[in-house]
Amino acid sequence: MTVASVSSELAPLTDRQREIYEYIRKRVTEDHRPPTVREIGEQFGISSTNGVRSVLSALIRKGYVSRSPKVSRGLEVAEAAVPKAEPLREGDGEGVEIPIVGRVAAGTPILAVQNLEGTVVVDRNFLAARRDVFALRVKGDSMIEAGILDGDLIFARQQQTAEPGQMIVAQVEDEATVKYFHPEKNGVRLEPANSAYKPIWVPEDKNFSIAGLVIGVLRKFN
Amino acid sequence: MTVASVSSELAPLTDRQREIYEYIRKRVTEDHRPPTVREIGEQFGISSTNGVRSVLSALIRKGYVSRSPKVSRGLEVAEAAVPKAEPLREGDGEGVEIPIVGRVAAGTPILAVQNLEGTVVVDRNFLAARRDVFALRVKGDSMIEAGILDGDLIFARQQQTAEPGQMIVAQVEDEATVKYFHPEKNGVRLEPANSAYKPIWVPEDKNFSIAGLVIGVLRKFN
DNA sequence: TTGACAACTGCACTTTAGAGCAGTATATTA
DNA sequence: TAATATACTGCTCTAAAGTGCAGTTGTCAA
Repeated sequence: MTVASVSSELAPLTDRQREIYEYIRKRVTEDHRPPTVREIGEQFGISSTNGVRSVLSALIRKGYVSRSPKVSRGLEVAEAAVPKAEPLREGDGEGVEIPIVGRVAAGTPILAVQNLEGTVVVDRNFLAARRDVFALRVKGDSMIEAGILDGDLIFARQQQTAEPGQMIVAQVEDEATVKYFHPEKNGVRLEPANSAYKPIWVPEDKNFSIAGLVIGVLRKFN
Repeated sequence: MTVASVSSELAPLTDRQREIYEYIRKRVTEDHRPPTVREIGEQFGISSTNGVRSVLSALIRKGYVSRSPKVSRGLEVAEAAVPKAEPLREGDGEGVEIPIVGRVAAGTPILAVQNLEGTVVVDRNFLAARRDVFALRVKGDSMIEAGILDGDLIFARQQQTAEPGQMIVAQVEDEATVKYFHPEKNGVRLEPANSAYKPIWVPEDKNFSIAGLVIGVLRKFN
């Protein structure tokens, strides 16, 4: 079984498909302008537009990107296409690059998995786990008593199980939240760290999974 | 320099310029793809590309947008004109090594070599300032209501002055503390973010200095 | 009333970029 | 062994989109 990811299941990509997909996403998020077919070819040393197009059609077929015909720079990164937590390129020894996978509702669950926001570099020694770590932006104040504020970036290590009382990234239906984990007889209780909020009860028949264990927080003051 | 002063430096726009500018921004933030000249014309009922271009050149001249020549969808919304259009980019994969300050001796500058505990790597884009940033481990819970817990690592940018109300790293005699800064007539009031604690009063004759402005927090869960 | 500026029309031209067709090499799978 | 998918080269064609030049209309201020 593949590593459970925060995203819905998408067909796996080949190496080539993945690097081209990553490049498209980088261009979209950084330049706010998708690349042309020829720009992609130039980037990867593909001289023919059709070389690029064969990869693109694979990406489209697998649902990672979509495309508007006859529109320049018509590529779009699909909303559902959230990367598997594999892309942990390690930096030059000091830093580890971690993907930011979307927004989490801490509070009333909002749609969590959107598109990838980017990546952050953190110290590889600071977060003990080097692999399977992802970052999420927290929305809402339901974990405020644990010192997690609205807008914070939390780090989580991917895992499918957790000990009672641990702070986890939980996925309920299509939404993700950060809460304390309390397994019970007929379901799971997700406890916020805010006395103004009530725990969320998730009965067994609901679609629930643990996305990861929260291992860190990063905040930026403005 | 405040955000307000930065944005007021831009020349005022005419009604037409503003609505076209807003449209471009909307397209960039929502579609992740800038419009073409003809698309703008279509949107506003301008049949000639030159009609659009005259407005665009005004926007470029006034610094609201920029443009790459001969590039399709080459419009870019200028950074200065977008206070928080889309905080997509958290980092570009490059890390910056930041010193962690340990014990502080009286009179010694906080960044003196003998005070350094180690270093931590963070994303260079996460912390806007790339230089003059240091990290400090927090002891105690006096800032708990600001979401800063015991053991957290805070990032600060070195500076000797601060605005009233800002969160600073203050050096009082031989100790460094994190507090809200409130200058007063005969000294300085250092305000904690914990209602159980009283503010610290530092009279003028005491050895006080501002070590830096707090710009971020990093926490590791055990 | 001249002149500058903004906001256009209309057409021609050039470059950029998407699409189509034919064909190749390699690896994997049925 | 044949069939299929991936990842291309190389070329042509066409549509999309940027640029250039000439001219018009209305407003506002000197």
